[in-house]
Amino acid sequence: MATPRLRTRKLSEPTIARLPVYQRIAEGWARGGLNRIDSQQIGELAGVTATTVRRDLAGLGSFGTRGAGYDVKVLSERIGEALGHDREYDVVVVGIGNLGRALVNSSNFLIRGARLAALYDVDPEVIGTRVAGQVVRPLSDPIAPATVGVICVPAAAAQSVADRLVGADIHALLNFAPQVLTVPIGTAVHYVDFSIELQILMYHLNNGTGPLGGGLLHSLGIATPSALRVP
Amino acid sequence: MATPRLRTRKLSEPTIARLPVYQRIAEGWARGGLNRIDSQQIGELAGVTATTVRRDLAGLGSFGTRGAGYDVKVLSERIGEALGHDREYDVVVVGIGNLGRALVNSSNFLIRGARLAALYDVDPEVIGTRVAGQVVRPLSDPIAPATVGVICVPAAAAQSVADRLVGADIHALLNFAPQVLTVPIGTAVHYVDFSIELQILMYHLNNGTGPLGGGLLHSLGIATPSALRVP
DNA sequence: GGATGTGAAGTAGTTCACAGCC
DNA sequence: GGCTGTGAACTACTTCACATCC
Repeated sequence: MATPRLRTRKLSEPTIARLPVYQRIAEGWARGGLNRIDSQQIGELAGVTATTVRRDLAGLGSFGTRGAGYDVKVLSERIGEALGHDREYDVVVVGIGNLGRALVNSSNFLIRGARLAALYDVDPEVIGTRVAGQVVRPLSDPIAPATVGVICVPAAAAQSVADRLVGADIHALLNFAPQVLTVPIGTAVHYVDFSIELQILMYHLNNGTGPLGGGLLHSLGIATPSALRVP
Repeated sequence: MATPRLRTRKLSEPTIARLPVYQRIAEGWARGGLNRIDSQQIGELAGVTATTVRRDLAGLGSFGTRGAGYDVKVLSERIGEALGHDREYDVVVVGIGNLGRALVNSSNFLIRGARLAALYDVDPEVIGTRVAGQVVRPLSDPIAPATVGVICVPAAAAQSVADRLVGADIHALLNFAPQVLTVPIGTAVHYVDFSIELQILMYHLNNGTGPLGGGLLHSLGIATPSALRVP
């Protein structure tokens, strides 16, 4: 046990993006009192084929039961392990406007090991107020140690905030500002851009790529004929 | 001119997701007073290879200049045409909490032909207030005609809202609730899930897929060595 | 019987490498 | 010289089809 070995073989990018969806489905069934689900059902709910589901899950090891599908509890756990949900990590959020507030108050954002470490803003009206159990600090304060920095400021301020975060030794950024960021090698930046989603939807509507056009990453979930409702 | 022909050949899904990024880069340069950009520069800023950029843009027709790159103005226009930015379309937003408010007030959400048609909520405190120039209506009101419905309600309410929107003949939904939706065939649902972004970031950090791990759709933009700052 | 897990085949997307043009 | 645009090679992902096991 020299190096902390990966517990699964390397997963493909599309697979990684789908696993959280499968996990949510599994949890929904578990909450509904059901305890088994098969790849067909997962596929319909996630908007992908049953084969894709099996291929994805096979990458986490063989824990399905032939003839009976997957135990929702085990399924959920295995996905959690693969994605590293057992590890906790700190998140700082910069920019406590509507979006920042929406994120930190959302029951869906800071989950799976994410822990809110600190909030920052530049607006004196906002600084000092309590949001999501944290007092908002001035951006001029030292940045708290964290693993991930979330940027929810206007585009014009995004780069300087990114510089601050990188300077504070944060090497993973989630940027909600419509602004391409320049960061040193070794720092990962993921962009979330709402308008792009709308644009993709409209492209398909305009070009009649049709009802079945969608299909990648966030676009998971063009409904299939018999999609089942999560109980 | 029988059928309204597509003005470009069919674009691949990854290409469609990258075009808005290129367009933003082009606009940034245009604002900065520059008027030419080459595939290498676009690639560095977007976090993809120069070849990918050229392949993507070649799909829109040949408008680059050999030896000199692309005219940022033309580039921006061509992308706009390909994505159908000349067409206007109506958007209704259901759920005017922090997130809904952040979206409609964002200078980056309702752009490129999107027009806000109406806002809905169920909270009496919110109904009747003005947000983004619109009076928030009760969800019990008839849904205004629109092309796209945006769902920003809690997960538990998302399905019934989707049903309302589909019933109002809206066949493109953008769902921000962490809830898989059941809709009739012919309706496109795109999911935007903030927590998935964090989970993907963490997977790569945990598994040392390393600085260069990222790379699809929203994950565009792992910084490259000499990424240039948009002027 | 019924569903998983997986080689093999197929498809889509990316990258190489260079001819063509400015 | 420099950069685009693209056939050809490659790589990655998905789907088929079926042997395998409960």
